[in-house]
Amino acid sequence: MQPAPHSCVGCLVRHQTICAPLTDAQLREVEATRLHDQLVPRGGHLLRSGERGGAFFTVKSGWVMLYSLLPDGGRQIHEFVLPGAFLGFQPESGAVLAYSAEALTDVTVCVLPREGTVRLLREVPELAMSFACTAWHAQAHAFQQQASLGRRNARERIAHLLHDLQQRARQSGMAEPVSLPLTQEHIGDALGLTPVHVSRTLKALRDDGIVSTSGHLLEVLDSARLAQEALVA
Amino acid sequence: MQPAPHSCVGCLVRHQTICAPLTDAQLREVEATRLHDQLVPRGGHLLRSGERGGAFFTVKSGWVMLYSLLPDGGRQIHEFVLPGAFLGFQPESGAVLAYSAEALTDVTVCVLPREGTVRLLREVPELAMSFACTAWHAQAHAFQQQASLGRRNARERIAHLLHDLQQRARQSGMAEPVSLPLTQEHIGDALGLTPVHVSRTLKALRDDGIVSTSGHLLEVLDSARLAQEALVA
DNA sequence: CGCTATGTTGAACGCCCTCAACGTGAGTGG
DNA sequence: CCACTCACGTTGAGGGCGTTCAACATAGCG
Repeated sequence: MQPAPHSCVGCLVRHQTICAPLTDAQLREVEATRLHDQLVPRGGHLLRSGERGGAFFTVKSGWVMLYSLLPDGGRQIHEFVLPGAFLGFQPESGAVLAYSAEALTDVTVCVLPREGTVRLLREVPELAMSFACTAWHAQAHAFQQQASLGRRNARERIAHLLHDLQQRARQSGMAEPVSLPLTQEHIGDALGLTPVHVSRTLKALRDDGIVSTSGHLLEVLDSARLAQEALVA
Repeated sequence: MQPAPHSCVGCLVRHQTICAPLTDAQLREVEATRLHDQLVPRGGHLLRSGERGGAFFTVKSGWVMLYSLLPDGGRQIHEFVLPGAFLGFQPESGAVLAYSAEALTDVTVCVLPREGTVRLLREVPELAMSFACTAWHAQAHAFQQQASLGRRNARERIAHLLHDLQQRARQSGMAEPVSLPLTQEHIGDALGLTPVHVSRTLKALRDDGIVSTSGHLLEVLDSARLAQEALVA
């Protein structure tokens, strides 16, 4: 299903994407390059590990997860991605993708054909810089996640994830309490824990009055305490 | 101490840096922007967490580690950096750095002043793209590390790290056996393990004839086995 | 030669995993 | 409307991987 394209100028997530610093005039160049928006249903894949360069995507609505599978079957979720993110770029031309991207909810993406977009990046320096900044920002976020996996215990990891998700959801203008489309297995696969232990630890955080997670709604009851438990500087 | 600057065209690590795709003519523009090389002694810092935008660096020789400290004193080493890497960029202007960079050996860096380099990135599209590719590559590497921390046991993590370091050292043209300037505490802080357990696990890998680590020299005795133990696809 | 950082080895503890059983809610089809 | 199914979450008991604490080598360096 392909919703009708609409003007980039009126794009709802414009200021959270790589297009943020562009003028309306420059945005029209992007508009000339991009294709129709595309709807990806929950559970569908935007990218598949091992694939070779399809189109790029900008997430316009919905949640996406980036993950990869290890030879022994284990799944590492690298990141939960919110609207505004840019997906699908591979630094080495001709190489295959090292990770997959799956829709956690129904997702709308802006489709940017590879060739044209690369050309556009060369022509519009602001876009190229914005693109680069996004990548460095992603690295910084990955580093934070490393600190969780390497140096925090289960309680701290979960606190950190919830803190991070709430901050980013707020920044992205989502309604609160935030609706998290995550199962405890997702949380476990992101944090290097078993679903069983996620359940126990989450219960402890609930019992301590720090968060409330009824259904898939996350409500932070004590933000300061959550940050403290998360070992956030 | 400031070694004399020399021509970018003759730069020994030119093809491993963001300058790789540039023509000699474009390289001269870089040369006009950059400052003298700088020597950072072992243990010295190139970047400090909490600092605000100094110059950028390209590592020309030596080993660097990127790390950050948690409020409880724990240290997470994010990455061991080899010559060719680009350091010091912050995606959000005005924000402070989230991690530190320390020299593991005496290090030589090419110093690129912030303002001039950002201008150069705008003017030379090839440089901007190369810069962006480096960032995305860094993210991909961080993702791999996440998979280690989240889904591999101690033996697999260490095997993976050694495998990765050997591959990158080889790619970077270093002599073999590779001289690793790492203590077991460094390895532990990168992999989320205690030095004690690193010692035990490394001994097991040695006893199994997979690697040999005498002094700080790493020799891979059974590369296939190492890759298998590392759960490399 | 002594000092300090680093690596090794042993023993006991604990966080998290594994296995297992059961509860719960949404969706489906009768 | 109910019975059924299946995914997801909860709770309990026991075990293992890695930690912690401690003592002792070993090596680099003044």
